[in-house]
Amino acid sequence: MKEYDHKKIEHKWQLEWEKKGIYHAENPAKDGASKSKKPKYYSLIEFPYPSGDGLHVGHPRPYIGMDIISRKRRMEGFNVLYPIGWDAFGLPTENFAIKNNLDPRIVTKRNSDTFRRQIKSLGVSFDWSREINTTDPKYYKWTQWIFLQFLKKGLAYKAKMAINWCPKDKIGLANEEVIGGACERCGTKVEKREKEQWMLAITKYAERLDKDLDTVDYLPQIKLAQRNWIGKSEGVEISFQLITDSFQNLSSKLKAKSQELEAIQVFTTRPDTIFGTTYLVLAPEHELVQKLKNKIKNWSEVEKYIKEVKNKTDIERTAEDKTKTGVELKGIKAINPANKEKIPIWIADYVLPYYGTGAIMAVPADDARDREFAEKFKLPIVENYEKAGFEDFGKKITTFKLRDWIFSRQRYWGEPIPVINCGKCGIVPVPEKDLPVKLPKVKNYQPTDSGESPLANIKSFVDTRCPLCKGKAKRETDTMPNWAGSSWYYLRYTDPKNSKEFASIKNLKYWLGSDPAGGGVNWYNGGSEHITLHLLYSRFWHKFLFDQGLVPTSEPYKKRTSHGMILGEGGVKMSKSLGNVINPDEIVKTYGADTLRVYEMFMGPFNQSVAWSTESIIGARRFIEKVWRTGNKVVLQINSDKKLIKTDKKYQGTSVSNQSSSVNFSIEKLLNKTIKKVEEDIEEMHFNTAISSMMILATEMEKAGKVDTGDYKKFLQILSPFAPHVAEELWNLLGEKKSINLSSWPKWDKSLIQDEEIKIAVQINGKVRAEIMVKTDENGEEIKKRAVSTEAILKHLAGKKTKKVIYVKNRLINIVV
RNA sequence: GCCGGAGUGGCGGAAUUGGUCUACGCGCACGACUCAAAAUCGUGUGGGGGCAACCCCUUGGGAGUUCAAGUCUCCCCUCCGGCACCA
Repeated sequence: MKEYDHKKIEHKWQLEWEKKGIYHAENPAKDGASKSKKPKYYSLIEFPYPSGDGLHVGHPRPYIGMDIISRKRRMEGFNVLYPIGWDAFGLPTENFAIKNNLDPRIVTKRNSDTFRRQIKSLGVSFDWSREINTTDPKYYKWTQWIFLQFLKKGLAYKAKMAINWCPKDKIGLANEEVIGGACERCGTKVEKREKEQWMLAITKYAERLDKDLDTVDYLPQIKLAQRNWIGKSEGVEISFQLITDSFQNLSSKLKAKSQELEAIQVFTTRPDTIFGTTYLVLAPEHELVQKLKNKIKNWSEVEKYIKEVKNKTDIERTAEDKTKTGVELKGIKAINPANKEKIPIWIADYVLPYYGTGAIMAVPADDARDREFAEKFKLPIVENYEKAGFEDFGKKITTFKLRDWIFSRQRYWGEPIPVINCGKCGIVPVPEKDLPVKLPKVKNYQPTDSGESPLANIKSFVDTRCPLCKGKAKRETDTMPNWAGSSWYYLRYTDPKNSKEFASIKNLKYWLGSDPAGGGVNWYNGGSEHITLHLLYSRFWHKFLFDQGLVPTSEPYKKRTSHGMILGEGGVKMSKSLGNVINPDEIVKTYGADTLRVYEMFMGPFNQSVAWSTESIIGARRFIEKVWRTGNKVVLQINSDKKLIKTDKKYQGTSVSNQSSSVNFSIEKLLNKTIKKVEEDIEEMHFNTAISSMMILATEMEKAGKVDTGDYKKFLQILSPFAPHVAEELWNLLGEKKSINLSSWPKWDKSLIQDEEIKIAVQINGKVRAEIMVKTDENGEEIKKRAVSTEAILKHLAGKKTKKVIYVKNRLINIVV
């Protein structure tokens, strides 16, 4: 028997598959696939960020999972699109480039080359002919183009926003680069700084992003996460009239309009509690605070507080266990519209500026935070008050927690925002014919000390002509966030080489479907850490493109699932700093890709995080070797059967198979059950239990001595999505000429999966006391009678009165005494 | 803090969704094969008690519903993910 040598098998088949292009999705335009009978199937994974550390064993988990589904779909007769690319813009590459004074293009190329080699060594059935890279100007041309469509429709705009600023390094920092309020590089305390930023008006789509979740097949917790993130709430906006303190004691007739100040709009989901409102709280950033500067008597105190708050994060501000802080705005009061009482106005950081109207009515009797605040600052608390009607004092509105998307980065390694600032004409989009606005090569990738992108230092880039008036103008130097390229990449895969459009509508209609309400990528799997931001951003872009008639469906993804992370040994996160990162190269070398694939799918439930264990890999390897041994036996059998036929024609196909027919019958039954189980488990992503059932089958087949060739082949077929190399090799050794990938998924026989006899438990008061065999179609009353007269049961029943007997079909009998 | 997920043997996990807890795998122990080892195969393996038949206990902790709870309800503890400029 040949030794199982993964090194010989795996590389050979990977080359063969690539040569034959069997994983290439048929292109509807060129290959006429839209006319062919094959239905399409689009399965998608989140394309990786090619980091400098290379692949670690966590990366392939989703690729293998979706690979299993894609391979099964091909065997089921679908034209499958299973693509991959690189989401390559971003901070780590840029920081690496700064540190080592390297061009990020070179870093990106190097990293993605490594990733590609590593992923290919795992035998994942990606269609590499459609590989994309977000940093490729041919790709980001269209990212920029889409941005211009947002701009055209008024959904991209500029606004002053706070950024993290390190006063020592004089650069803007990402949230991630701020560790405990200090700069990650130098440890200096980080400040907030106001800067003009490009924004995308995702809030305009909030309603639809929420509502259309009803139309898609996402896991329930994913839908919930999206809903919570959007944070739809229905409430009432109530107007509180402001007055200055000095008029407090004047008679009502003197309250002329001139004495009244502006009104504060307050959003509340509990307008019925308005009679319990004893003060108002504004976010310190509320615009009215600055407007009322002259009327506020304790301005210096107020100003000091605003400054303090500026550098706190939202989490710090809203944590409920945190001591409440705040300052009263002295000199002004508000009038409670319900009872006309004058109530004080405070600013406090537990009110956030962008949620609701940035102002709340405080009801200390009913709200824990308000109560804590009132108790601390000795504000009145009205315990029993009259409840108002829902809309008695304001108008009903719907608000969302969702905020508009800050789209600018003052960084080099991102897509340049394609606009030109002209002194005369204002903001002018770069004409489409001039796209892409390419990133120029620079000497220094360090952000400028003015808080602008490194691009601002490049005169040849910045200085340009206005496309409208042809006068001198300056290019925008901000770049886009990493999320931009990943918001539409799945569209590009349908038509990756198109130079005229981001993708042709024909290809989009083929791969996403032409039904606006029910189409999209068939199945998208990704990390649970992406179920709010990335998923929401790409839904937003997709809906916008749908409104422009540029994509055929209103949702990008029909179905979305999540996988869990692979943690290091002992359940801690794998990280470079902990030194517990496992490189798949080592595993592939020692055990083979098939073993790694089986192990990763077997180690735990796909949707949960699970700890790596190098010690346990051997189990997957042993399973594959067992399959290999049985396979080789089947090959030998075929050869000896052939000889037998040759030497003596009288014995054609008789004695050998008759001897073991009863064994083969039970194997056949088990096989059929296993096909059903594997088929169903794959659809639920229960890869671990699918493998466990195949392990049982493999063990039984080996024990059986002789296995029917047809049965064994079916087993190879259901194994092939998990361990494609060894399955293909054995398939080939068994004389099959066509790839196992192109064979049809085996059918299981209903009549072969039912047992006539089954063991059920007999319980007394819920405790198992005996087991009896019953026929599956046996009458319930008969079984009960038999159970009660079983010896072991009689012993327990002695001297007790039976109250009732419960029979659960094919499960158990419970005798209540 | 808020939102989501999870907690079952020495370890990873399984359990037809309320119906025989611990399938499958790792590890460990013993046995077969071998001069020996490895590999492989076989047997055993939640805890406690008993010579044994067998009996108690056990799914993070506590209460409850039910003939029956890992699964449902309430309270509490621990770990993981997200919290808007990491990807």
